[in-house]
Amino acid sequence: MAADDRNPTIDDIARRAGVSAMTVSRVINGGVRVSAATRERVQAVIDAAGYAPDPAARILARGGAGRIGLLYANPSNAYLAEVLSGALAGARAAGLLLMIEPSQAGDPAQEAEAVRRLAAGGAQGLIVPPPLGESVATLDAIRGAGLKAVLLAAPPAEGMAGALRVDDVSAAAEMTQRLIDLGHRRIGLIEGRADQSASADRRRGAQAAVDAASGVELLVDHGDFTYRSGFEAARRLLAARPRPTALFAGNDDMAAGALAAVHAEGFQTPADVSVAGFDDTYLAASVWPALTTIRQPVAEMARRAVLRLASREEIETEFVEHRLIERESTAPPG
Amino acid sequence: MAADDRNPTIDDIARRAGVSAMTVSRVINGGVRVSAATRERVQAVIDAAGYAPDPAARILARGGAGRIGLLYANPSNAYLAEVLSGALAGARAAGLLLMIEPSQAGDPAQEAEAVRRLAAGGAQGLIVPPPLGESVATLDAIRGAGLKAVLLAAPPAEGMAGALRVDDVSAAAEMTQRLIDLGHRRIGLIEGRADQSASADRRRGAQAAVDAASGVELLVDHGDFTYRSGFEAARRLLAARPRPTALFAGNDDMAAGALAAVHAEGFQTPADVSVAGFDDTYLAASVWPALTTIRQPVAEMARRAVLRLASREEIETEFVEHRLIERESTAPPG
DNA sequence: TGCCATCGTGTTAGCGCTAACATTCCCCAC
DNA sequence: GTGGGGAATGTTAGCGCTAACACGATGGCA
Repeated sequence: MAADDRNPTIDDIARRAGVSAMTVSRVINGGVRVSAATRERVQAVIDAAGYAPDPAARILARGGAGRIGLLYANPSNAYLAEVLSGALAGARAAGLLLMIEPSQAGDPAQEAEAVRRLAAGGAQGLIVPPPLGESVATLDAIRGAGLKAVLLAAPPAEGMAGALRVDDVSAAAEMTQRLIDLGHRRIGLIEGRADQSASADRRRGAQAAVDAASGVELLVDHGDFTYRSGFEAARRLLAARPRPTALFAGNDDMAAGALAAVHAEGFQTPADVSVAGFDDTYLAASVWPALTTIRQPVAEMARRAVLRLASREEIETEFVEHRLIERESTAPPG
Repeated sequence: MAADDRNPTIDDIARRAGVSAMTVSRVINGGVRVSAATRERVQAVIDAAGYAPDPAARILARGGAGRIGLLYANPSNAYLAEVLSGALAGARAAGLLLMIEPSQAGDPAQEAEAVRRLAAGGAQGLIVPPPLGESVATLDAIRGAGLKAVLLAAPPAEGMAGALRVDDVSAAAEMTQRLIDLGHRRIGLIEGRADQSASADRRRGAQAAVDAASGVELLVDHGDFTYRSGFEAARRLLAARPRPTALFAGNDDMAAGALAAVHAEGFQTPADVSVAGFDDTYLAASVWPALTTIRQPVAEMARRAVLRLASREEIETEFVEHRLIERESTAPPG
């Protein structure tokens, strides 16, 4: 049951397959210039031995190439776990070493330092999750270090290797449309921070859906993506007369806060007021009633970002598919 | 501003300092058997060049030793970011390579697979954050693979290299005592899942504090560490007559749920009902009113776990210091 | 005074892998 | 046939670092 004394090396595989180590290496790395027969034989031995090449040795042999850095800020970010597993999966698939570095969104010096450390560690490419992708300090540091970076859930930026994001406008439109379809005619929107472009995009999407329907009104209030700001914005929106029957928040934290406000005002969700969020973070599913929200395939985005960096192809923004997750917090108006 | 074409290597440093690479290596690794004069000279060059040894090369040279694995489960776990940054800090300090592997708490086969992958990757030691440290599947897999592991926030287990945790009993007692000091005489406790030993420990601590005071009563209800279970348990507790004036939940998720329940019942926090949590996760600070809670130095625990693994010393349980964080959710009874 | 322990330092080899070049072999055009 | 060209495979060297040993210089003790 226990692992062998030592994990097999490429030489072990080569010996068992009756080829040279180089041929094994070629099979591992895509099998160019290897006959089909040899490739299959070697692959069979690899599978049988459960062999996996040592990333450290590969990196070294490639002259240090093959390291990609993952910045992470805002430990609050429920994205982290997903970004991490996606990035790890991508790194494993591409045979890259993932270097993880804590950053500190909001502190320019720290942000630059995090990028610098990654550069010093030999990273060639960076994955930049929100909110760092919209931070001037981080972007400047990346350009200064001459690194390639793929931004997650951010608009494209000068000098970056690309951005991967959902189409916030249509996702917000879709959610709003769903509320309209349920029969809601007065919808309160809790917008997020102005310094993140997703906020305005989501508002635009919601507005578009409302404009396309007739007899539907959108009430807009503002938050800053925190629970508390959602709580307060929801309170203000619920004071409007006639009262909105649905609240759509720019993220799940604010939606959770809105949920609390609805309860605090003596209403029930979803019987009296429906609440919808955005992001499908952990919070969305753990709160009660669980939130109807928009799911971004964060892990998949991170995985693709790594692969993109590995293949060195540059892209403009690429949109990835979102999905509307319907849970218990939305229903037709009472 | 940009990094040099290539990061400096140990040979560059050796040349500039006029010594051999080996001497530089010795300076980096603790400076045994190096004269003070040489050490200082080399160190100066290292600092000037901003040199950092390449972890991949070190690992390779050490014959593969120096890898430690970090398991993580339950992406919901707000610990993750903290565990991660602590573990990274420790790994950097000790010159180790941190291998991160997603696990899947609750699925024995997946849990075992995660451990196996780490073993296959050459990990010698493992960091096991909650709730994996109390999972039979994970612990068995670790023993089966012959790995050393340090458990975080878990009781010590047979065959493990040690456990690092706060003293749940006294932390819970301290929080309870604080509520008593504020003047509360009926306190509702929302206990966590029975399969995690911390639940019982926290209850024992709370009970001890109540028993030591006179005229104080503890009402106990149960949850499973989720927001919703906290919400429901709080509802039940608030229905008791006379009504408890303070609720103490076994973790922050349940405390956040309790907060919502208090609002839903038409009470104010902390004016009518105080609420306290445990763990000081992101949620605790973002909810409103912000939760009084117990902070575990999670990052520090992870850092120490890595160092412990590096030094190969085995320990029994070691308790780390907790801290009571007083925020807005507690006050004297109205 | 000589011998060995000890200290500070250098030398050699090799970790597991891959780039770059070398070799072998086969097939086809002439 | 025979030489040239390519495809499949092997050989060599080296990535950056450290274990293990080698070596000269001290110094303490008989």
